[in-house]
Amino acid sequence: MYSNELVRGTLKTIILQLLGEQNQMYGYELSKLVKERTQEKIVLTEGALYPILHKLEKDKLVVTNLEKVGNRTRKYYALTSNGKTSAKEKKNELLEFMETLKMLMEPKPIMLCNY
Amino acid sequence: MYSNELVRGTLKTIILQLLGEQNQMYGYELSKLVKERTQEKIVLTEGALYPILHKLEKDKLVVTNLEKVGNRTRKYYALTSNGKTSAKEKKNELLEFMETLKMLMEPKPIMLCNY
DNA sequence: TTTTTATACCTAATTTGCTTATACATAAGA
DNA sequence: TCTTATGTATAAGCAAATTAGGTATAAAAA
Repeated sequence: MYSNELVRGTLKTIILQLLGEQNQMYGYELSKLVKERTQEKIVLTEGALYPILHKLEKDKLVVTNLEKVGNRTRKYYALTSNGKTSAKEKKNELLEFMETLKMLMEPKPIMLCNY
Repeated sequence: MYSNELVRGTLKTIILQLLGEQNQMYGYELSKLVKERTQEKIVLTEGALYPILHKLEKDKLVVTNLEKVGNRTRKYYALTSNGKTSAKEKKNELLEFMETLKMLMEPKPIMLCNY
């Protein structure tokens, strides 16, 4: 389990990215998927998850539809057109940020053995 | 410039790592180095920098010594033994976290073309 | 059959790590 | 002379998370 400070700030990007992979997903499914793929090294708690999803909906980056499974209701989330754009932008920003961090922490000389 | 949420949580690790590279550094020097190495894509503002440095000192991960340059005083920070250990741990955590993020966002199948 | 675990959603109070803004002071350059 | 660079410091405020609680159904274990 990574420290909270580290994970904080990446959750919205993660959610947008995962929603971009599938047609639609529901909250519980998202949290399970993150847990599984990261071997519980990243955990999307409900307290973080649902407020983010609601914010995304409010910002029109996702749309929802309710589906009944037996007697329980699932709330599926799907990216809008804006959401897809935002997902790509956020992902790129994160990947670039990681590159920048590596550059900062492990600076390599530009020229190697140039003599 | 990356969004604040993204940078948040990585600053302490960055500072510890940079202090590990040199014998000692002072605050202003740290902020300049980060700006320069990242082409201003990551900026260590004073409001973030100094509280972190003070916390590190309080936690005995760094020790300070004042040096006079002309009429101005520089406060140099150097890692303690614990600080060196912590720096390595934090760096590893960050690197692992980045790997986990990539795995999460771009999951590759384990076996490729195995037929 | 009762209890626990898994599924499924939600929110309020609090914490935290930053930003923003401000302060003080010296040195150098325009 | 005014601005920019150097150098340290802190206080108020914010936003994204944590922590901790709530509601409810379904399945599995005791």
